[in-house]
Amino acid sequence: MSLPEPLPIFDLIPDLKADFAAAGTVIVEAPPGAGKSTVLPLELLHESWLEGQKIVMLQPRRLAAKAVAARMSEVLGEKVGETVGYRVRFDTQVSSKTRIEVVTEGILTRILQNDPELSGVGLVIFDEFHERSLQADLSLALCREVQQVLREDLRLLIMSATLDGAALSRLLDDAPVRTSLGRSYPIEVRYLPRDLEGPLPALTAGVVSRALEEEAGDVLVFLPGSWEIQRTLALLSERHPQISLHALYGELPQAAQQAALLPDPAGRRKVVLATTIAETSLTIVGIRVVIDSGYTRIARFDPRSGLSRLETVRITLDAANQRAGRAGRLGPGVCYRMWSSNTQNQLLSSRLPEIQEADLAPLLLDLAQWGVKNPADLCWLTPPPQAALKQAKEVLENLGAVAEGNITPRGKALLKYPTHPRLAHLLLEAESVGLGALAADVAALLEERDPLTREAGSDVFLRVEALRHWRSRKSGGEGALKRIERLALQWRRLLKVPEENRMPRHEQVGLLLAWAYPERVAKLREGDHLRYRLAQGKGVKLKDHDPLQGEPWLAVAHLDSGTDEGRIHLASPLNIQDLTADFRTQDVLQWDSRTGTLVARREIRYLELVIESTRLQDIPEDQKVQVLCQALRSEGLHLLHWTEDTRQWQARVESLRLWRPEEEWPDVSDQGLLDTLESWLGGFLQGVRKREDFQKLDLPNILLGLLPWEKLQLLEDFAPKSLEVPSGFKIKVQYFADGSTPVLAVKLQEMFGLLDTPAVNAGRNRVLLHLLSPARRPVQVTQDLRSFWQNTYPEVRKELRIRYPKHPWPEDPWTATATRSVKRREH
DNA sequence: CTCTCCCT
Repeated sequence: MSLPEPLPIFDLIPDLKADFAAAGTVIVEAPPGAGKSTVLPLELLHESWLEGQKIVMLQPRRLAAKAVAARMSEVLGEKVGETVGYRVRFDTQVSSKTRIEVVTEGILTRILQNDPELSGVGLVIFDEFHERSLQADLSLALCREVQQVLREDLRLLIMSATLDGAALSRLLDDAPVRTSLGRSYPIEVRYLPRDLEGPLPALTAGVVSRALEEEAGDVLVFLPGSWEIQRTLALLSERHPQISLHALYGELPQAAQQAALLPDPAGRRKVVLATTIAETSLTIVGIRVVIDSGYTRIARFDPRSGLSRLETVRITLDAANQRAGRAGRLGPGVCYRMWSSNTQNQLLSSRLPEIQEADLAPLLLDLAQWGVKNPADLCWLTPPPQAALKQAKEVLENLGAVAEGNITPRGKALLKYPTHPRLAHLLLEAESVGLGALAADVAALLEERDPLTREAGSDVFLRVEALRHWRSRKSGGEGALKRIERLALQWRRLLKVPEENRMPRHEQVGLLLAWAYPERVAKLREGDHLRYRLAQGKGVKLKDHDPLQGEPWLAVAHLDSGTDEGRIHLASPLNIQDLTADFRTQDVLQWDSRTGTLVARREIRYLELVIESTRLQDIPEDQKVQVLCQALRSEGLHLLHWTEDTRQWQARVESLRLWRPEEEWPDVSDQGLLDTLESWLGGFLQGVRKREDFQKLDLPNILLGLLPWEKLQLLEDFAPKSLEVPSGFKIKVQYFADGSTPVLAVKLQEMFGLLDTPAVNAGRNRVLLHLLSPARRPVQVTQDLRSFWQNTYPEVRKELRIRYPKHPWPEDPWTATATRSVKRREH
């Protein structure tokens, strides 16, 4: 089907050619369908600056790479592999005549690593750059460096569908931007009057029914994942038995996916419920109506745990437009958006670049090989985040792939295996002990989509079994196992080992997994059969009824981190003794707060997991003080033997510290004491083994050590324990640690004859008098004794002399003799 | 309600 009018992309070709005559980097913005991927490489092929050099064009997907190469070859009237060829994993079609190579993103990184000068390449084209894949960002950063340092003549063309070319240009030294208009049919977008609430499947089924009534043609529905798709499908099949209903997502068998892509053979109307797979990767024939739920699932990498988690989130504007565009391939279309125009205004413009939320271990190894010690030295569009780089560095150091930022020989060896460094490590380790064939199968299984359903449980051994059965039967087919075998074959070739179909020992699989994911070795929790603890510390759980339940040790490969507790997806039983070489022995001195004792243990650990623990008789003295002080801090100072007297001593010193700041009294508040335990208490802890031993310490004497000798006398002078009153008795003063006014509680009659309120702190702080009745009931609280005698005493006297007639209640308290006793008998 | 998608 040829189109009557010329593709609009042709209009910008003269400008583009002029740009490239002068500049090294150009940006082209053109929406999908503009034809840029096919047209531009062919147009630029004969520019003089290319001088017979090659064009390398990047495509994010294998299928697209092959299709683009095929279309260009068709235009030239050639076969693929002549002027235009492609390189993708497992498949290369190029010849000595080839001038345009369409490659997938990982391939370019490999080309650059092998030949940083990119000899023979004059132009690198980045197609679909708006997708901002990790590999594309890395390749661009590397190409920019090549351009600056080694190859000033290297030209870069960045093609993007979204309209943020201006921002891109600023980051690329004001590279020229050329914009082309799209050429697609108009699409009528319909928003909901308001946002709906409730489960997505029911809402979606409602909108599908409405669309089937209002519009003609086949319908494509975007939902976040397989669960929503299956539920919606169930609802729709009841309501619309006459409609041809299809699910479309990556885990579905190939045949089911194929059926969803083609028109219904019986000519019925078709409704396809799809994930993001239908956004860019697969094109469905005959769609006129798109229904967009507005949600998608994304994997978020958590650098703290090194794990990722799936989250259901609102889609971004560019994805919404991409989805809507799927209705306009054949003619004018309709798109129902399951959100309001108000929400539309709040959508983010595009997803975060992958580099901001991905596992960066592979990237960091590539950079180390490139010779970059500090990733910040490269010129990034979006720099890789620090936290993820730190986690990646740890992973690579544990694998022995980098040391102090430099790639090691081991790291270089890992790069020979085009896969995640963890899996490359698995392959190499296994090969060295003669398990190469098994490693090839396991690494392939871990990299590809799971060939078994969830009902099978999570044991990787079952997958190895399935793969080996399938292979020994020499079955054909297009299924998941075939894809896995293609990968396993690549590993066997690299390792130079023959295929093997005997069943391995169960724990051999576990051991291989532990090599790839050492920090995910997991130990069964006591008294549980589903819950485990990972060697890195986190809790994880098997699915109910998983055949692996109750296994004492697991090597976990795939899991999601969840919010509190992770879920295990792929694992295998492990014989923990196989990891003996990685065990560490450590003596642990600990305060057991349950029994209140100091315990010394010798522990054998694998990372955070305790393999074996034995009690030690001898307690190492050097760490003991620290552990005991820590115990006091967590349990509190009350473990020590406090008496009323020691508490008062503390209050007296504290009062002076607050009243006399110029004298620098030590901080003996509870907090102050806790902060300095080691220095004042440390020397007295030799004999302490259990909680009761703290009580036996001579606290008053130990505390005295806190005061320098010259303060000892000052304490007695300024904050005396007691004060003498007119009766001749010494009465205890009550001090307070917060420095508030000390209290003197004394019988009223003992104070006869005294005019002024007694004071402490060299007369500066008057005490608060609690004047008591003969029965020690408080009669008056005052800091002004003179005023009491004058104003209050006459009233008080009237009442008290009736109640306590045997006691003296003189009219004139000033001249009366102070006493504790009853009236003297009158002669 | 246990898992979107892609790549060496």
